Amino acid sequence: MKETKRIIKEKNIIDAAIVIFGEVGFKNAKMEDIAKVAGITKVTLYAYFQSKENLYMAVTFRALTELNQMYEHTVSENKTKNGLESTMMLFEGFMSFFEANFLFSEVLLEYFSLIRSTSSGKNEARLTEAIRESSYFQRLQGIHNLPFKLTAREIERGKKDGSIKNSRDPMLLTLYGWTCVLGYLKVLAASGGGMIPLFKFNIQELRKLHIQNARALFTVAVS
Amino acid sequence: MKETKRIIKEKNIIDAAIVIFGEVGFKNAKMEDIAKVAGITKVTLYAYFQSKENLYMAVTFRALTELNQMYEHTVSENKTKNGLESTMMLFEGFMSFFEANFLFSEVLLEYFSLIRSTSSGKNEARLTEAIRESSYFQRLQGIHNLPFKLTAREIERGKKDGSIKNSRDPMLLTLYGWTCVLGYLKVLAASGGGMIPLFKFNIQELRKLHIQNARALFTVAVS
Amino acid sequence: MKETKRIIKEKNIIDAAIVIFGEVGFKNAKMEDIAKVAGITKVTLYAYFQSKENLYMAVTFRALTELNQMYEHTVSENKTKNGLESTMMLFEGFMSFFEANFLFSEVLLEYFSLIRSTSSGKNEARLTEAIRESSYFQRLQGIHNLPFKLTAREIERGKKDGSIKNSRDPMLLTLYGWTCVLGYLKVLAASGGGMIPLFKFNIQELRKLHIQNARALFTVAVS
Amino acid sequence: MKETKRIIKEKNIIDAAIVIFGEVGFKNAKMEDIAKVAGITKVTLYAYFQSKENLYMAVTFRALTELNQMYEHTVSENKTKNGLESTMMLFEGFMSFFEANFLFSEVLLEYFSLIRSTSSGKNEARLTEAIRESSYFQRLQGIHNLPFKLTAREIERGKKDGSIKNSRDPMLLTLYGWTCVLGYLKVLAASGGGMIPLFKFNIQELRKLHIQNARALFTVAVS
DNA sequence: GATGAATGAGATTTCATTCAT
DNA sequence: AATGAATGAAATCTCATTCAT
Repeated sequence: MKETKRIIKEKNIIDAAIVIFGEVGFKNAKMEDIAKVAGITKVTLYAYFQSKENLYMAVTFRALTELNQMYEHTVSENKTKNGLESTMMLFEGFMSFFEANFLFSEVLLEYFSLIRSTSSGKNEARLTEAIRESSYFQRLQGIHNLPFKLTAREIERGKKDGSIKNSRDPMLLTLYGWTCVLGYLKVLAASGGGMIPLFKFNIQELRKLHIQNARALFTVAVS
Repeated sequence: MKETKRIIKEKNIIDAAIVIFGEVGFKNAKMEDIAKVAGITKVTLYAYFQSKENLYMAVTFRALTELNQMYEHTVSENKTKNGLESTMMLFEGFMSFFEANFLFSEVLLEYFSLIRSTSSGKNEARLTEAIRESSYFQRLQGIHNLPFKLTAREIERGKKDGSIKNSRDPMLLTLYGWTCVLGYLKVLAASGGGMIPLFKFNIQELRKLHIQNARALFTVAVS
Repeated sequence: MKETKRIIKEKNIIDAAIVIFGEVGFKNAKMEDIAKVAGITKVTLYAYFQSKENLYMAVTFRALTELNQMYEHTVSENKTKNGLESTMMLFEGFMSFFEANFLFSEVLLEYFSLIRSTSSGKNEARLTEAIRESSYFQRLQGIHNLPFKLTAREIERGKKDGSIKNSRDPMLLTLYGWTCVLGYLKVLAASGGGMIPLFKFNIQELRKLHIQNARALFTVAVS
Repeated sequence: MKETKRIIKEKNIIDAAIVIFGEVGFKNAKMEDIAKVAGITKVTLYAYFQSKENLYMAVTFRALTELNQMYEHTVSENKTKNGLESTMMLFEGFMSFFEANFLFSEVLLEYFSLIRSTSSGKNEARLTEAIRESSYFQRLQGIHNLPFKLTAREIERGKKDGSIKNSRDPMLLTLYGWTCVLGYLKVLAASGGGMIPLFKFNIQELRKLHIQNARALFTVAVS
């Protein structure tokens, strides 16, 4: 039960971090304030999360974990539907997920930006000591491919059941969809989470266009 | 010609900032290091740029200015071609521009993320005093719509000359294209600037798919 | 017999404290480490000794108690000898006692340094709350005069039996001897407990000189 | 002139440290408070002295430097007098020096206690990283023998000019004198700097006895 | 305008000490 | 009583920013 208690406490702290990071961003967030919101002291906070970066990675981990859960849930919910519908559900779910929690989109975007360093060898300087040592950062590496893989699998299924006509590689299509949604999220962010119109457009119209086009992409025979 | 000298110096400093921000990112960049690369002292650096954020905004301003120049140049170069081709040139130019300078995509993305605060009222805490006071930030506001407007104009032209069949509002289509490219950039970043394949795919294939799809979007009669 | 058990435990803790304080000094000693050596937890340690200072005072109390026992033993052992010999035995015993346990000399030195605050009113800040509240500190006050008194009594006896010719006040002579030995201890400490020669001198020669001079002091008629 | 300014600033800080350490001792002294007294901030304080220990060592260095100056001054002042008188002047000067500044006696005592670790190899744990790295600690090692050497030289002179009859090695006699004075200082401290009588004795009587005995020691033919 | 020194804010750490169980 | 977790105070450090010269 000890472990359980610790996990609950960690969860509380991450909740607090989400509040504060969400309000003022990483740089302006004070560990003191996060501790205060979590109802603990700075030192205790440090006992759980060894650095601000690690805490940020924990938030990122939470974001990715929840995203993955949503993906898995969506996939299992749509087992009976064809591959196209299931894929579209993932696509829309992805949008909704981030629309519902802007911080999550931000941290994941930042995370995926960051890991290019690991791979490309360039800009390693961004990968701080603190980040490299973060256990959450390490755990993230193990699960960050899941959404891509799940999506590709559903597309594959769609190709098999005939609902998806596009003959391109499922993973390429996945990446394509992913990029479109990422961009959408960025613009969403720039429009204050959809609160204010962008050049007179309600962000909802953009959303619809994205979904429509995605569906179109999947259903055209030629690629 | 004092003014000229000042401008040259500012340019040098911004060049140095681009180097450092590009290497380690905003957060990890030290003003000291930027000053060193620029061959001046920290205090002199502050004489030119009153805050780190302002310097960052200056870099952003440089990015947007160059982007705008590229846009204007592309538009004037393609005056004789039809609207669709001109629009596609803008689209590809956009991609190339950011592929050539990842930092620029990063700063612009961040800038567009930031300004939502101005409008949405939420998360104002992120819009630091320092940013609000930044002269570059203020100047950015005056020019940040240009790429959208130019693109929308070319789409409009394409609709008039019949090369673009899609009947949706040009600005909506612009935004749509913009989001796709933004997402592409993010993924590009996550693949180390295209150096390493993503899930076995060369990033070039993704690029091609984006261009193809954009063209398809413009040329289908129904939206 | 609960009381007995408690006393045994206290003794164990003090033994552990002597080890740790002896190794790293008061300042660098960690309660955690002392607890570990005593085979208990920090909190239990605190159940027995309410503060680090109190524990230190307990060690001091142990030192002074043992010193007093040695004094009393020496005095009773030398009842049949004359006052001079008895006094010299005390003198040498004093030296040997501290040579055998450097930490004891240190804590007693510090204790006697400390209590000046009580009396002088200056530097009261050094007499921490924690010290003032220490039960051992309070008990020390009641027994810290004993060595002086015993010595003075033996000197008195020596004057009466004619073995000590020096006519000065016995307590003054006692203090004088005490100061010499204290200084000797300090130098002893500075020579690594006599392990290494000081300026080519074996510390033993210094010891002999001290003893010789003390004897000389007592046996000259004029002071 | 830069160097001069830095030295002046260091001096000011050491002055402040002497005040605070003198008031509350090393452990209870707060860097913040020392900075405040010096009229600077904590960070600036750390720019000059890298750690509390180093600052303490700086105070020790000041103490030893001043003691050495006093010694050298005394020796040169008494060149015309014989060796015995000069030696006695050193002896009394030593007492006065520490009577005048209790903190100085304390820090030097502690320093000489400390360096036994260096030599004996035992208790190295007391010699903290911070102390080992202290530049002042390192410089102290180079000058801590001076008082002994000067005293021994004067005793040597006294033996040559016939004023000192004791045939023992001058350094041994020096050490002997040193131990007596150290002990005297300890007792002085324990009597609140001589403010309050010890067992009914004015501390002055003890002082006189020490001086008298020292002189006697030097002037007896046999050792 | 340029420089070296200083400041202030906040991250991080270490421990003595205390709390809840 | 004993334990694991938490607290509070202070040391230490890093930087953006400012001041004095």
